[in-house]
Amino acid sequence: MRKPVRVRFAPSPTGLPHVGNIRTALFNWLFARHSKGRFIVRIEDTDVARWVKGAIEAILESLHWLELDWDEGPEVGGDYGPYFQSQRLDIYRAIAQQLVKQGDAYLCYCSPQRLEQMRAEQMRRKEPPGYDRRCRNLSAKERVRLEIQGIVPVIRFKTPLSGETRFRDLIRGRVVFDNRNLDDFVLLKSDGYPTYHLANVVDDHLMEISHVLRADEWLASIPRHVLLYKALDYKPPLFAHLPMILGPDRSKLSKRHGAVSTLDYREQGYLPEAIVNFLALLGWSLDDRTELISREQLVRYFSLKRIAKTGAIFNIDKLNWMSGVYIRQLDAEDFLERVLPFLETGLPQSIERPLSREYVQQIAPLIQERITTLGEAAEYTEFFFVEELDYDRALLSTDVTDEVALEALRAAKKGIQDLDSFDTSSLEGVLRPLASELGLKTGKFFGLLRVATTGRTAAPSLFQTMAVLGRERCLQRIEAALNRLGG
RNA sequence: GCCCCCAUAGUCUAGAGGCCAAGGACGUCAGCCUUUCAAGCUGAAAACAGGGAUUCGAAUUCCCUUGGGGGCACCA
Repeated sequence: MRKPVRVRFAPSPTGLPHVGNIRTALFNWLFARHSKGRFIVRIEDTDVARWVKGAIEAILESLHWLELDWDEGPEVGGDYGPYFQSQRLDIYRAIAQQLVKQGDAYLCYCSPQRLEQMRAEQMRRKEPPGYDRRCRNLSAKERVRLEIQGIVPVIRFKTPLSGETRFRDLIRGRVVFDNRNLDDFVLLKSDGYPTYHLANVVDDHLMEISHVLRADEWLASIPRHVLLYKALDYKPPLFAHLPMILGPDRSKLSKRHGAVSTLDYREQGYLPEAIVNFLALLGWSLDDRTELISREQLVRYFSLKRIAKTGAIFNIDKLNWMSGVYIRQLDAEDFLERVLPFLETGLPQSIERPLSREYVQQIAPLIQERITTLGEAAEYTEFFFVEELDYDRALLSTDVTDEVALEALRAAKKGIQDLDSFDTSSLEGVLRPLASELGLKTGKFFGLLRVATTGRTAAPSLFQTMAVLGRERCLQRIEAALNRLGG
């Protein structure tokens, strides 16, 4: 009987989670759910110096937003905790000591300055940088001398001086490394915290992780991990190194690529289901044509076998398209619920709060098929809320002369004043014939009215817009337009 | 500099020797629809990095070159 699938997402709180991090989380989650296994979140907070305030919250919040629920980890606990590495220091220290005792690791007293100098020298000589193993064979006497000086040592792994380390990646296949290219890396830092290599290997073992799905950038560290598993006599999990998500310049995603923090996308009004769909297709595919795929389908069909090997650029244009598709798919009520908060925060402060839900309900259908993100809603609908329209007078006479515009607006005013009911079809019933009476093309006439009532040349369908605005507002605005034209 | 990974259109991808004179999607362009903007519908342009080798036959296998990426910290 195969061991149950247990996978983990192991972020370090050294920054806000970007889409690359979250894509890794998504693949782990999908694999866990597909395999009816467990999805674990473990916080790798072993770098005290680079710790970023709020990062853990942002990471967990991103997962919540995308509904990537975890079975063990922060907030939920579990039988393999604690799930914060900073709370497991005793374990790492004991294991590091054990490695020293069994001869697989040693104490190193070299100062950071010496190491830096050494590396600089190596670079200058065009040699591969790496620890020169000065402390690897320290005599007892020398060690005592250094201890007395009060130097706190680090613990380094004794990497084999020869031979090769090979392993099999689920995505890459066989990979072989020559041990001579490896140096004696640090396991335990002088501040008593473990390095990633130690903590990661120890925890994956202790937490009985079955598959490690992590970004490609870790592939180069694989031989160290394999060597560590061997030294500790642990059975290594299976590894799958995922292709990376790259910035537009094809380099590793970083702050300099702008809004890549996952929560930024929430703020901009992308739907989580669109983000999940989009991210899933960055490095994974179902077949030769599926673009739109639900979370349920993803869970059902996700497979390690269909993960690509090539790094992928995050294509915002395609995300935008997909976002629009998802927004249009929402039913009216759902759309209203989702767009409301964005209007509350996005519309000018001068507008009374809270917004009238009933009014927004009328507006919502007019923009649902036009916006790409919920964040665009405010700008699209602002003219529905403001008292005074602010627009360039010239817009009223781009297609017609001032005289014609005045005549047409007066006629329109008169026409809608006497309307029995102010709805879409009655508006069309009176305004369309009016256009021909005035001898104006509908495009010109309606365009003029559009500017007068909305202050812009591009807006939702005119009659629907006017119906929602209501008779009073429309008359006021037409009046205002007449004034602008000096009528 | 050394090590590792990767290589189909601008971008995301399908393709596991003949089904490929390479399929889908975004984007782009054109047309249709239309009161504007979107949406929708039609259509078009656009790719197997290069060179060898294996084979009756290669986008698919192997080698080299080139290109891109990642790694080489008391960071993860």
